[in-house]
Amino acid sequence: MDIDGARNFDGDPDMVVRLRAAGLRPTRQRVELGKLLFACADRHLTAETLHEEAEQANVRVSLATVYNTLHQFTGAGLLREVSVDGARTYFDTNVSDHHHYFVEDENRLIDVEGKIRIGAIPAPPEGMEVASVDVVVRVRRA
Amino acid sequence: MDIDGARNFDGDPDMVVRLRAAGLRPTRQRVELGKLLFACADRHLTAETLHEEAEQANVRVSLATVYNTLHQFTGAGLLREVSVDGARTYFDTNVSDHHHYFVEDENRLIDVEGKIRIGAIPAPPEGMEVASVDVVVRVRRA
DNA sequence: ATTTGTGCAAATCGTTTGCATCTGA
DNA sequence: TCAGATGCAAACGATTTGCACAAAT
Repeated sequence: MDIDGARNFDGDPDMVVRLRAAGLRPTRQRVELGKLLFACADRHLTAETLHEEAEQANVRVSLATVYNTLHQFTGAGLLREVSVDGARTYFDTNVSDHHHYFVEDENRLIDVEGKIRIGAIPAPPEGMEVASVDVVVRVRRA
Repeated sequence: MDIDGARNFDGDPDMVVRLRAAGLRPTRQRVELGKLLFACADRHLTAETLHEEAEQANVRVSLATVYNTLHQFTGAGLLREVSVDGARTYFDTNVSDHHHYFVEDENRLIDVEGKIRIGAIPAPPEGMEVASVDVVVRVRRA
């Protein structure tokens, strides 16, 4: 059954397995988008970007589904959401704990390789606990 | 002339001076918005918020003008723009170098009092220079 | 008199939603 | 079968823009 399941449609068996493991039904569009997303590592893309990429790869998906998928993947821990820009939302295929350069004027994100050491965080307001610490290094053309 | 200038309309002379110093023409709406903005220190507000505040203070300004003013103030170094949320844009009346707590589920910003020590930043990509480093500590109700 | 700012309404942009239809288990 | 997913188009919220009018120098 497992094997048949993975063969029900022409999807990449690896991606099918990966989605199942994440608790997501391996639908055609999720598998296709997953393949595009994780083809190379450490990508930063917006819904718009991924949608265009899908078109060029002849994968028919509506923009709404791209949004849904991106959020589902994020919920499943396959992606990380990054907001630096106010306007658009970026999704990072690198889920590990790391920080970003944001290239102003280009609206482009780049992973910071290596750790940034962060000193003690002053105690958060009463009754609050730290969920995460995001560091964005804004860079510009020198 | 300077004094007359500051008396041309019923605006707060201090704010008039402050705007002039920043290279901005002290129009009625800029003076009024400036007074609201800087009435108390270290505020974080959105265009919408400030617009409502203006209404309640019986200051007639259009939302478009609020946006314009916020951006002009930011350009003049009177405000700082903070994006953490993806949706809205916050303006911080505290222009000094500091970081923020972002209260998830409440969409509220709080200044981090005191410094956060940040270790060396790995060299940015070729031909790029660091413009600023933003740290956002996401907190949630414990 | 000239330049600059303002208000309004319409336009834009990214994102979400409602709902009928389709698909995977 | 049938919960869950998809597509489309309309709805949305935040922000911007175009342009006629008003105000500051």
